[in-house]
Amino acid sequence: MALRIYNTLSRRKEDFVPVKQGKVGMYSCGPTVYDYFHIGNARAFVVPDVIRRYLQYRGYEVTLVQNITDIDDKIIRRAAERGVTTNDVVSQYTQAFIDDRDALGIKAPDIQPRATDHVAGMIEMISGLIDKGLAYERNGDVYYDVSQFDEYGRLSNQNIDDLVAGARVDVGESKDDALDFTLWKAAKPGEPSWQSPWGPGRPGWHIECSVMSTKYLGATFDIHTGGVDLVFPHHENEVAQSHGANGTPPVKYWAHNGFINIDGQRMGKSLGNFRTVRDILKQYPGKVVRYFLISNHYRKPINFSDEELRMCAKALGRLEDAVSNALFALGIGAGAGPDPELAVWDQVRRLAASGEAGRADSESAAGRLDAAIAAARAQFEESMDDDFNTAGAIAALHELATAINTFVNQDMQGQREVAEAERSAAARAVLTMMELGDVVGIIEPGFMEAQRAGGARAEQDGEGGESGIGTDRLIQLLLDVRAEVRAAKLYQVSDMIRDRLGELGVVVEDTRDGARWKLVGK
RNA sequence: GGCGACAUAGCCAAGUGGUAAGGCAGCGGUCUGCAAAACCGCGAUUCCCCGGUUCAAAUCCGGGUGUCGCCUCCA
Repeated sequence: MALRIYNTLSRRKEDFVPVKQGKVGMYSCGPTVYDYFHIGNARAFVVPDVIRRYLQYRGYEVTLVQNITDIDDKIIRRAAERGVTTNDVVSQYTQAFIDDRDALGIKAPDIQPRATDHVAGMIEMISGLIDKGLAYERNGDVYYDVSQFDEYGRLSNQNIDDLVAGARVDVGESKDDALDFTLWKAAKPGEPSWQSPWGPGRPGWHIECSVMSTKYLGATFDIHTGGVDLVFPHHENEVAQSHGANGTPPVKYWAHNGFINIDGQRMGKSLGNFRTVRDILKQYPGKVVRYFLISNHYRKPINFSDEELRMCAKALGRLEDAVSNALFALGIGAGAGPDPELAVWDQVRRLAASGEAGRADSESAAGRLDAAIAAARAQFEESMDDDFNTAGAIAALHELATAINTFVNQDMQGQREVAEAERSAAARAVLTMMELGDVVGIIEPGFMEAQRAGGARAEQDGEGGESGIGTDRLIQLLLDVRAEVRAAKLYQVSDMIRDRLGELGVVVEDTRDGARWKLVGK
């Protein structure tokens, strides 16, 4: 089945056919770096990340460009409030953006251009628009002449007359028409400015995206993402500029994500009801926040609440537990397993490859698990093919988790001998969970890499930590002692060990094959 | 005023013509010394309301109600 994308331009789902076969050019509207970004902004950054990952999974070579807007009214205002330079503001929040982005598991774009590095290109494009008679200069400002572009309003599905009725003209502007928008602003005293044919000034809001997308992706590229609120005027104007300058429609598919509401109201900086990602990350790991963001379809509004995040944390934990349950049953972990020298995932991969999916007869446990794996993958792909339906894709992962847990419980745990075919199938199930979980970015290989036979571990203690002994080994020692006292039915002692470890964040779970542990908390 | 989105169990949520995925919470059961984890079972005769089309509609059409958004800086 073909991949389908909802296109704002046509207001319907369309089959995805890239401009160049096998390649995809994407442009994502990035941050204006004047503050920490909030959970609503985060959605606009996670959505293109998921689209990109899925397109790559589908075999496309993707180039993702995301701008950083580092010159704008809000930045200038923020710098003035604080008595610092705009550069100070920009560098502080650019770094904050990168940190928070990383915490959410959003991969860096291939190209992350900054507006101020492209002023020359903007001046060039504006000059070109003036030369073509599509733009005009007034007192050092330059405006785009909307009346010259007969498709204006198409993206936002507005007709010109209605737009005119709602348009506002700021004091001091001298536009010929209320709809005309600014390409270049004459500098006011004390503002950062660049020299231009129209005098010192700075670029308007929209022009940077036209210039940078054209430069890095060409006159026509495949997918442009952003929040729904950018449809008008930002993207409408972007289309007008780019089309005017390049003579061709700039974007094939426009994908706009819905808002995040809080208490049923739109979350917005101007309303003051926003929650920054930085703040939320103090309570929940980034992967939980990410799970929350993709638990609904990207075009639908989501309501933000702590209850919702708690539910997501539980649900995600279930997926992760299925993986660690299986690894425990397989006896695979760093420094453990049949070949302790191999890293965890190499062991899993080797084991998975040792059998052949589909070979086992469908009456066998291994055969049933392989069938469940195939079904989960099919459901995952079908959902993602349908306009990146991540909610359906996550449901597929949960079905896979159930299959893994059932298999581990019934067919592996407590069995004297587990056939190689079954071990191999379990390894394939784990690898599939990891692979698909990584496509939507909620199960991080780096995190799961830390899984080991005894449970999950913190990253730091690999070879013994400061004491030179190793937390893992100490925990294992305690668990060995506990196994002895349990065998002697000294349950007060064994429970104390479990409770005290629990206070340290080490959760101990007894199974038929012995105790396993994992770290909880962050 | 113009444009648009959404309305599915206690909560979150998928599902665009064929008889309601998945998660969280709850209840019952299995397993366990206990706990945890896990699995199984139970839960919407029904998808905001009213009409209509159809052998068949949560899904299509008409009307209504409610919530939210864009039209102005805003993901």
